[in-house]
Amino acid sequence: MRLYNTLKRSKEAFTPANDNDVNMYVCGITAYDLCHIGHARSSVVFDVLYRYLKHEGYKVNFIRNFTDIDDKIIKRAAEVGKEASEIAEKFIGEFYVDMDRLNIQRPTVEPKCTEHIPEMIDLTQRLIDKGHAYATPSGDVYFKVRSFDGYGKLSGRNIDELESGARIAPGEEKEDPLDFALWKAAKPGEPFWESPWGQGRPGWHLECSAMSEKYSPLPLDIHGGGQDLSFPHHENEVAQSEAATGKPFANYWVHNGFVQINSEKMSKSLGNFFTIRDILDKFLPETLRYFLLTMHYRSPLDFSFDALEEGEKGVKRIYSALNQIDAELAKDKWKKSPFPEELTKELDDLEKHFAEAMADDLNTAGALGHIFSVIRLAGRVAEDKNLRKAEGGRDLFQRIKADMADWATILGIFERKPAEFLLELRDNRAARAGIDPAKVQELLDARAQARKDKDFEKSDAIRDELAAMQVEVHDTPQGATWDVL
RNA sequence: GGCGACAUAGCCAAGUGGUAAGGCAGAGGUCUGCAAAACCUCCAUUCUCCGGUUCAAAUCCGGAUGUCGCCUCCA
Repeated sequence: MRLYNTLKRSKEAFTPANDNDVNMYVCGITAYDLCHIGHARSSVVFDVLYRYLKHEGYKVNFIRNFTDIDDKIIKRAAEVGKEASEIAEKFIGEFYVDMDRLNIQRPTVEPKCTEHIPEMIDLTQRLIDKGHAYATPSGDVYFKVRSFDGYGKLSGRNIDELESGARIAPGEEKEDPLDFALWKAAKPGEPFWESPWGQGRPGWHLECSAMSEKYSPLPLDIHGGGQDLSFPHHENEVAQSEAATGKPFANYWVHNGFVQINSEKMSKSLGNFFTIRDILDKFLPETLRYFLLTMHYRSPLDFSFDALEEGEKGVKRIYSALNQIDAELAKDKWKKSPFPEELTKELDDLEKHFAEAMADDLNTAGALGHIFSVIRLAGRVAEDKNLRKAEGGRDLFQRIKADMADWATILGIFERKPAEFLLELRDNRAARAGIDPAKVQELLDARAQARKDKDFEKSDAIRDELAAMQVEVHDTPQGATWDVL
């Protein structure tokens, strides 16, 4: 496959350092609050990359950490009068609830920062020994940025230009404003661990370097995270790891684009902020996951409930088609009539296009487009009396069903039984529209009686009443069903 | 101020040198007691603007305009 590598600023053929083994590290959450839709995007993107690599036959060692000690966690703990560890544990639990609903697969390893303090102390000591770091009298340890030649290569920054903007905050004992903390001395009342430099805790950037090194040989094949992490977080990781080991840290850097609200960055300070829960209170998780995949992972993605509703229509359309294919395949008589070769050829091409889209820097938006084309192909066959009854038609339906099942394992959507999902989606939309399903059923029963009596005036009146409730009625040979308008 | 990304139909959105995927909305049709849903078909001579390179540009280069991000915790 080809992957866009932030380090090179271009797409490159992806080749793991060691045959079929892929070592992938993605920066996880800092556990101090509920996850928002930006976390959802990042999680879904790297989940699809993980699934895709496995699908392509790679053996993937996927590492995603938890930052469970940090300024923000300490602050939150102080606010609510709890231990930092309690806060971290609580939000790690909440994180899993959200991730499971979004059908995010568990990584191979999920290391926690607080369980790797010895490794972090060791890495810090090695950096001091090599002259890349220094301890201050008050017990902080800083990385000496100017001691590392490659600083700035990932984010494309020039060290001297950075200098002008950097400042030493009052009370800091840095030799250079650019230097960043590897180890922070504990302030009174803060959680701490013993170290050669006194009681303290690791700096944020250090965690990822230490845990990468522990769970993967270096260089990592892929290191991922949100775009905003590229500087300074990832730049600092590169500096720490490469200065300590003398080896390249990661071969491919993958950064996902941001979720925006009205073309502006979503952030707590702007107040334009949605948690995953806010959205899943109203929409099905699969709707959100589908929506997140309709745009290329590197593009900024504008979130709105209107856009999400449009995505919902897409999911519905695909599941409806899958449902129809199931219905066709439920038949047991098939004719040996001729079947046009072009249609089979069309599916050949579409299968190829899907594979190419995914291989081209994980182009899920393009891949989804090809799925719609496959769906339309199925629709064309189902529409034609001769084609849908032919053995060739059956074979095509079966192949499409198998393709969709295969693709579903990569995308993590369309894995449900169509009929079941469609009902669930209807009820979800009904709940959103404030429709009472019991009341609908009551009216539907009354209408069925009226139709049986050939009292079409009455049955139409009931249908109008339902329409006023935003309920649409579908008459089928098996009776009436309903959906939300 | 420094670094970077983006600009494609009414809207959303793929497409990085070979003559514009897909979705939503819209129009027509099949079906139906009438409908609706579903399904089928149609829907950008053109890719923000101006120059340039090339047999060939939405794609490459230069410039303009606009939008956004990073440089401070942030997915």
